[in-house]
Amino acid sequence: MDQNPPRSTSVTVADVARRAGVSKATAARVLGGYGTVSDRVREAVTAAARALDYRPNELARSMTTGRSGTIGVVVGDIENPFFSLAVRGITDVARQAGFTVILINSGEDVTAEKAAIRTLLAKRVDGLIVSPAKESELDHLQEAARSGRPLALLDRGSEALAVDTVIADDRNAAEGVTRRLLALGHRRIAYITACDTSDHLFRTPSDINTGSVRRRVEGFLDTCREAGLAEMERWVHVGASSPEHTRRIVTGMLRASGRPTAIIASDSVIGLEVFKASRAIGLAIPSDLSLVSFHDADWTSVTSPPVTVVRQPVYRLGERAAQLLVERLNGEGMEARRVVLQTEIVERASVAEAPA
Amino acid sequence: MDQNPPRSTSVTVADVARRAGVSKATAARVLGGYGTVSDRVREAVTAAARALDYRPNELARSMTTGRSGTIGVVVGDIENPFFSLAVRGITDVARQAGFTVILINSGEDVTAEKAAIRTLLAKRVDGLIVSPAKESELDHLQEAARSGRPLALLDRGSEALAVDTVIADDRNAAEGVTRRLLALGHRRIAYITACDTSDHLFRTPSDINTGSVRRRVEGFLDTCREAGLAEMERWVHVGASSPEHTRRIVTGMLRASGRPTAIIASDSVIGLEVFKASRAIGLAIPSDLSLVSFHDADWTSVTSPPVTVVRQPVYRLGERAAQLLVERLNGEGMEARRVVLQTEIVERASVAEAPA
DNA sequence: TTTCAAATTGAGACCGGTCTCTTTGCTTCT
DNA sequence: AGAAGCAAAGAGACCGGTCTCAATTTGAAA
Repeated sequence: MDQNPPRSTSVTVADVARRAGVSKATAARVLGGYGTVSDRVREAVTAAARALDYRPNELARSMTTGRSGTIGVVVGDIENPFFSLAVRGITDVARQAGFTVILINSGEDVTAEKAAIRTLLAKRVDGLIVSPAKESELDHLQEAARSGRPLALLDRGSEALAVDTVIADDRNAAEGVTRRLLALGHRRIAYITACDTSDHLFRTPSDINTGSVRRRVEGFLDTCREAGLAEMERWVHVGASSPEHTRRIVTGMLRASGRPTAIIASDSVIGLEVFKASRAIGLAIPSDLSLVSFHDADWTSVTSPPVTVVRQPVYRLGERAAQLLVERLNGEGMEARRVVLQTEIVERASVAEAPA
Repeated sequence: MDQNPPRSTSVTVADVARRAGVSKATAARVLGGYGTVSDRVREAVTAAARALDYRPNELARSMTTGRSGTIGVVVGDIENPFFSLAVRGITDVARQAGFTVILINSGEDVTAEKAAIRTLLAKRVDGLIVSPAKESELDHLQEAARSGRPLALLDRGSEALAVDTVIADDRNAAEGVTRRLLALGHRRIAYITACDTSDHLFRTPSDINTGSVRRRVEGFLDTCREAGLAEMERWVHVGASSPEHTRRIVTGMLRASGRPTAIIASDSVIGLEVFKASRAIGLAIPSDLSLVSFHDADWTSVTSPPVTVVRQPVYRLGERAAQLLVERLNGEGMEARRVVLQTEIVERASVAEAPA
């Protein structure tokens, strides 16, 4: 029975109905699991379906029901451990709730992000989870929200947008880290992020469109200011968007006179590159240079010295976002919720007193 | 004009047609970009569509065309850097070719994998890329292939299945690594994999259902045998499926008398755990213990000592798989192709002569 | 036995596109 | 001028399900 040639035209309810000797409507009731049917008919239809190897066409089903059973996810880069872990959280919840996930990388590019959302909307996803590249441009998000399909924001929110949002308490984390470094005598503290500005220079936090990072930078700057350090803006470096860029930035910074005595890396990919670059230059961590990285990537505990990090509940970030979305998909329209998950500073050995 | 209430019922071709004063068929021609239309009509329809903010319904389109513009991807665990990188390769190619990706994690569980494929087939994906958990069970893959939708296998193939396959030359890599260790005097060499058997014991390579790993183990064992080492089977450890399991296995192994002098880790997640465990026990790498890991994860170059690894072209693995699939989706039925990508041993400093 | 509501089943419209088949209107060739 | 050829537009079927509504059965109450 394996010998039937590749069945190009698939079996439909009508086929099953014919074979079972009932009407299409009745067969559909059995196959779709709705309405009422007698046991005898149910068995006949089930048997016919099995004999014909009937496979429901979800597309057709979605067509009439209006629900596609999919949620669209737009992240910066699935290759980044941060996102792959968050996506894991999302897919776990989604599957549990009976949804599948369509994944699109934006590459942190707003144009790509817009296209992605448009595509997903066209495919009639039931809901969206987006990690917006820029908070300055949110027409497309607004539009998505207005299309009637629920939207949840991941890791980056915007107060201007009344949608479900799950973020970490980045500002708080940055403040804690900065305070710690200040207490150890550091005054030249650099902050490095992948976010970029048009001229690759940083002036004020509002230059930074990625919400999570902006909040961190604000926390960093404010804490410095409170400690009496002014003009720390010049220690914020943007544009570390690839390992090469990062290396160039870090190397330049560490080779300059008046180099920083401490560096805060905005994610683990950057942190890794800082680690490599400082070693390449011959600076010892932590005696010459203290390092703190965001994201408790698995490798950070295994280097020499192990790296002090801000542990973000990344998996839970994705998980919660998906939960909010699913709830909204099922339940009725409640108000937009904003969830802030706590971070934790994991002190390891990459931070020490500032060198004299 | 932003004030219209959330439009629950969307704009259709018929609406656009009405507004433009043409027939539904004509409007569809313009909107769908097929057939011939006069410039005047085209403009009228375009204008109407813009005015109404028309959004095509891809579902409906897929319904008739039979093409959904999606490819389904089933991987073990997106959280694993190996897969997230491969998926990155897949999505890049897919997007380029105009496809979106539906992602499902199997958790390396065959039952889940079957369900995943069934779901994807029901959603009428145009093609599938699967990294099969087990090569022993491939009915569901066979079925998928028979359903007429192209299938490509990623990282794990089966000669029994005539479908496009992209793998790395795992056997070769394992042979090379083993030879290197043997040359350095190692005789007690352990191989650790996440794959598992029913009784968590390894007897023969055929116990291992994951193709890539089986080929490696075969390479390992054969090379040992050629060197006159018999019964190396007892050095193959299965079931390192989580950090905790791995730690337990490694710790037990290293604490035992006659502990291995070298360990080959089947992926970077395991390699990391071996690194941690040996350090926790107080064994020095490489003087007490040599370590080689599969997958050139980013952190492996930054530990002390940096870890010798087998560099697999992971991104290209995904990329090629997607390419094969897309070609088959466009072109006509050619024979199944099997692509084997070369690996490379990156010698760093975690391998040394066997201790006396 | 008659009556009436509830349970079953059938017929056919519908979702929003695509696509085939016609009809209509011009242009062009002889 | 008449026929042929072709572009442009319309009508309506179709994809494979769901769902409404009406028709038929069934079963229990009267």
